[in-house]
Amino acid sequence: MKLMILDGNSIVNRAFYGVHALNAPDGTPTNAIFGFLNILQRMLDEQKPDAVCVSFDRKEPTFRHRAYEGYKAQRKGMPEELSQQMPLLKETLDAMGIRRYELSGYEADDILGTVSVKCREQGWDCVIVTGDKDSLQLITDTTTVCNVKTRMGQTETINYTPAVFREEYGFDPPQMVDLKALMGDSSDNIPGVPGIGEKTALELVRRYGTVEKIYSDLDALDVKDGVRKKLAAGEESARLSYWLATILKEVPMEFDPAENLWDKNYTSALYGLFKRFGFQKFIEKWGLQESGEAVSSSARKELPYIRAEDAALLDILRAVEEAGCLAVTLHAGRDDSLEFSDGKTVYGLDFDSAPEKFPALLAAIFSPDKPKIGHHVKELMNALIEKNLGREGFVFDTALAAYLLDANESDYPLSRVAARYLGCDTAGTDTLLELWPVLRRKLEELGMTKLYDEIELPLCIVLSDMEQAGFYVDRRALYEFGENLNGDIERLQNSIWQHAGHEFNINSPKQLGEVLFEELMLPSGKKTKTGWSTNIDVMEKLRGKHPIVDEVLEYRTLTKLKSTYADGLLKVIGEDGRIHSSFQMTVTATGRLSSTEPNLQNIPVRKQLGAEIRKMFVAGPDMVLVDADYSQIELRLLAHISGDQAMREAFLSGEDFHTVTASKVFGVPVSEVTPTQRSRAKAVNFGIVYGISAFSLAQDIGVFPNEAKAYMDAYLDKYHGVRDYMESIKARAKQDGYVETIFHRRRWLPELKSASFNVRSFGERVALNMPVQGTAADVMKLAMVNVHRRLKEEKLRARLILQVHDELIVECPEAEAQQVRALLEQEMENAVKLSVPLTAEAHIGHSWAEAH
DNA sequence: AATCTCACG
DNA sequence: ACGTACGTGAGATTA
Repeated sequence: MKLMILDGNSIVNRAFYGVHALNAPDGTPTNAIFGFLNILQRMLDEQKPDAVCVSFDRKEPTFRHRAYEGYKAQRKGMPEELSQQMPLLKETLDAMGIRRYELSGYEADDILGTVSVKCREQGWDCVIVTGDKDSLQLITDTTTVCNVKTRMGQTETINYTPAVFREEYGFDPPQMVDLKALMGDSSDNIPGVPGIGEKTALELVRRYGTVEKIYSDLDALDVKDGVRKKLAAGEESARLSYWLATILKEVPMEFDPAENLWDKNYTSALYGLFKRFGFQKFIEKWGLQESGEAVSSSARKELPYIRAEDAALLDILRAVEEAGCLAVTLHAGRDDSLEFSDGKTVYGLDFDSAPEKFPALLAAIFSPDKPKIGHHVKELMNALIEKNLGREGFVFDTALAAYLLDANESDYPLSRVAARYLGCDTAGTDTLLELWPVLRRKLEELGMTKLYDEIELPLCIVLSDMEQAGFYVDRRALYEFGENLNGDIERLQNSIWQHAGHEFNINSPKQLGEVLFEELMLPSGKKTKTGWSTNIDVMEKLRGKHPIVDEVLEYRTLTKLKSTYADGLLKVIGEDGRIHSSFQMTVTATGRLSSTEPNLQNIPVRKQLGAEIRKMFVAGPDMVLVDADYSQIELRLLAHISGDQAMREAFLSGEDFHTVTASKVFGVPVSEVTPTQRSRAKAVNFGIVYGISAFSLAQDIGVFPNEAKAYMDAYLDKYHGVRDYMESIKARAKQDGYVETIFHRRRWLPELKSASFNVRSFGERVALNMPVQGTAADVMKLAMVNVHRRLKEEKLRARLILQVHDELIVECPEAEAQQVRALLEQEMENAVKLSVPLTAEAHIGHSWAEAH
């Protein structure tokens, strides 16, 4: 039997902020009630509980308030529109025959905790439905937490079982209390340990388990001295926080799950209420008592789990040798467990000590000849490198496969992939072995096996190598650059304040807007959403109207350089003096890579001062950089994909493409194209790839829309194959529901079915753009795999260190530079054969600025 | 956590 | 008549 309890306040808050304004005929706001009922309905469908109830907070101070005055001191009152709806919601629940539990002196979380325990005592399972993460500590074998999120009107749920929790956090649910005790929680006014943030706290809990263990012998911890000091200073606060963060499970309340049976015993009052609210849809729908299909917790049998430490090593070795393919996972954290499975048994061992304890076993598992599958293989490879283990032999990555099958997901946690493709709600190492054939088959169906086997999967090791290599940075020069900005920033700040007549935070768009448009009465920048828009387009138009405008723009430039690039990059230089970015393979909808922590794909270059930063990205001692980039790869691909004859000839002619385009659009000989004409033609060229409108093109190049329209018409007349492509790809996308690259990378386009004009139009622009941008990404990835292979084959010390979409950077000994330059150009230009030449140019230099 | 702004291809 | 360019990530402010 299963009881579902909703965290009333949390869900109603989600509903209130997640649902657009909605009113009853008499004007009473009803959006929170509406949203709450939708979530309730959905959870009933998904969870199919036998019993249902709801917990609510009371406004009175709880015992924690009295014991510790900081606790929830800052908690804000509800907005008026929400508090009006609360009594009505409670009335609705009563009318539905759903019990409410409110208890003076305790938090709603304490009720949840107590109910979950009482359920367990009665042999019931319990599902807690909540919109926040506070109750995750309550998860047990019999208690799951269903986390509800609302995003753009869509409700998403994550069902946390102990396994799912562990996969995400890397420790067990009760340790959530330890985590909060260390990192604190500002929304609950839990102080935590000053100076310890989320990352450090996660690491500490993963490594040492509990606050108690951490403080039992602080000196023995393998942490930086700074962290040790903060921990020592914050011990009292940690212990207080531990207490504050612990949810009570034994509050004095009568509770019997059997009294909450869900029997849809609606009273007639419900009909009256819904009539009053104007909830006609609910009246109809609930009359039908329809229940949707949901992911069921299938009764799959769990494989036996064996700790390697507890078993006969020879038996495990034999199992590894006999296994056709192993699934391997490594959970986040340092001394976490490595798990592997042959499909019959799941084995776990302590990864940190494994190289000493089980060298032969690890050698067998990570032998190049032993086929393995993983989830996010590149990350796994990085962990393997640290332990000097082999990275060869990975034949499948379930996360990567799920990404190729649907690149629109925000992330690919194993639990969600398993739910989607297996219909199960478990997520362990053994799940990988079940997913593998299913995902493989789907890749085959979509024609993606080549893309997967020859580009994406081989790229894992290439990117792993790149991340390990990093980019050397002249830390001292970067520091000085940052320091030198301080003077100008202060000077500008003072001058801006002088013009305004008072001090204010220039970085605050809100305050700046007030100063510009209300105090200085500058012509109002039309754009508003939550106030005045002060972005660069608006500010550019104000240039010359007041001296403050130029100063604000310069101030923005300088503070951006200072905070994001000077200070930001200094923070992430490693002990080796190099910056190790992460390259994400499963993020973009088009197939591009992305770069994080830090993002090395948006280092300044367009403006003079910003480009200085690139002088500080340098080659290591006795090395040089070789930087190669594709010339107009996207336009060349547009020419190839559309098959436009004139465009192909333009590229084959070897003339400057933008100039040729200008000559066509403006009807002048190539030799007479003016710089303005060329730059406008260039804007049209780029705009076309993005599916631009005449309006936006006009905005961009500063002409009237009708003039911009004339350019576009002339362009599409001269390159009529492009016009045909634009029409046919849109039609095809509508028919198929997706678009794809020439390597069959696919992007689904649900937007095309939207009822909203804007969303549909967006879908059409994406349909135009994705095959071009995506194919460029495919080509570059293939080139990277080939370059990586050749550098190895030719036994060069050169190594790839960065990719910026159409640019590749290699670091190599000076003696290799010429060979590498030729190799890069050759592999990039010949990665794929097109109906237009693909050209790449490589340069050698000591800094990125010099080589680019 | 969401919003705004701005850095890149 | 709509609303106005594709793809990203990070820092600061605000709520």
